[in-house]
Amino acid sequence: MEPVDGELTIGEVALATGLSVHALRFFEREGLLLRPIPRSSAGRRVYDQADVEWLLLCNRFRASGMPLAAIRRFVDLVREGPGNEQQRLAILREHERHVREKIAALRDDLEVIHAKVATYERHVRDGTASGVWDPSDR
Amino acid sequence: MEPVDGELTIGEVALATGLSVHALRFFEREGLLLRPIPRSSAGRRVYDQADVEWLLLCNRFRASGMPLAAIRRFVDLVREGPGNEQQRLAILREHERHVREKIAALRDDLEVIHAKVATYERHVRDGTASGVWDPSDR
DNA sequence: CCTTGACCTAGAGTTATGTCTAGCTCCTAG
DNA sequence: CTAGGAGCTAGACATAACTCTAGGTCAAGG
Repeated sequence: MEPVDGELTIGEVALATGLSVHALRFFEREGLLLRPIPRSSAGRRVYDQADVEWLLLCNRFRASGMPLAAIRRFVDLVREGPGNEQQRLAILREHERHVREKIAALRDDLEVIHAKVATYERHVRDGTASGVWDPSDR
Repeated sequence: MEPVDGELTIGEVALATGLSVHALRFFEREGLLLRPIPRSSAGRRVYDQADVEWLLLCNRFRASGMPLAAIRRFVDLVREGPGNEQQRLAILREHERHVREKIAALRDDLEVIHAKVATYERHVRDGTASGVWDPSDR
């Protein structure tokens, strides 16, 4: 295949984004792309670099726990065209807040977990059994 | 019901842990509790405070992304009895590592997301459209 | 020309983690 | 003694987010 300027096949996009070709088709069906992906004469998807960039941002959203439904709401606003940037911003800010809260919660969880690890380390080092579970204890 | 020393009903444990009674029965079926929960003469589960504490720690594990299957592996080791504390420790350390990595990844994601938020804020303030998506742009 | 591999659609299947229902028992308060 | 609420089991159902299959088309290299 002659590589034409910025055009990409689904396989190339999969490579560039880490998503499977299955996932890319799924995302499209689910309305998660900012535009309808055009097709070649043979019916194949023809992506461009901006699609890849959007997908990379989607990966950030997904990795940070944004449900696909929220991404879809954002996409729908973008597709409606200019004028609703406040609403788009609200979705983004809300997600940013979620991520900050999630990080804080994880740091709390980590403390508890690390304490348990420390307890086991002490136990393994000393051969004691205080603070670890022994079913015969109960 | 006469509250006997440290005995708890499933409903009380649900309240204490935030888990639903359904989830508590599910966890038991899945082998996620450190011991077989004894039953009253009428066949009802009789929990104690140590069960609650384990479930609270499980909540930390789950909230920080540990799959139930990993919790079950840990539980199986505990139920095997003393002697495998090194393996238990390995599971805990591995999860601690995951949590640290997850926090780091989330901080990366947050940076990207915050940059997008900042872009939208600038756009909304200035009425420009640079860096935000406009499908008619493409 | 022929093979190989990438691509297509529609739809079924999977995994993880619960949640809910049906039909039953048991306990306690009025 | 009866009604309501909490519990019980077994198993069906739900949800998100993919993933895979079947059955085809198409295109480039040898």
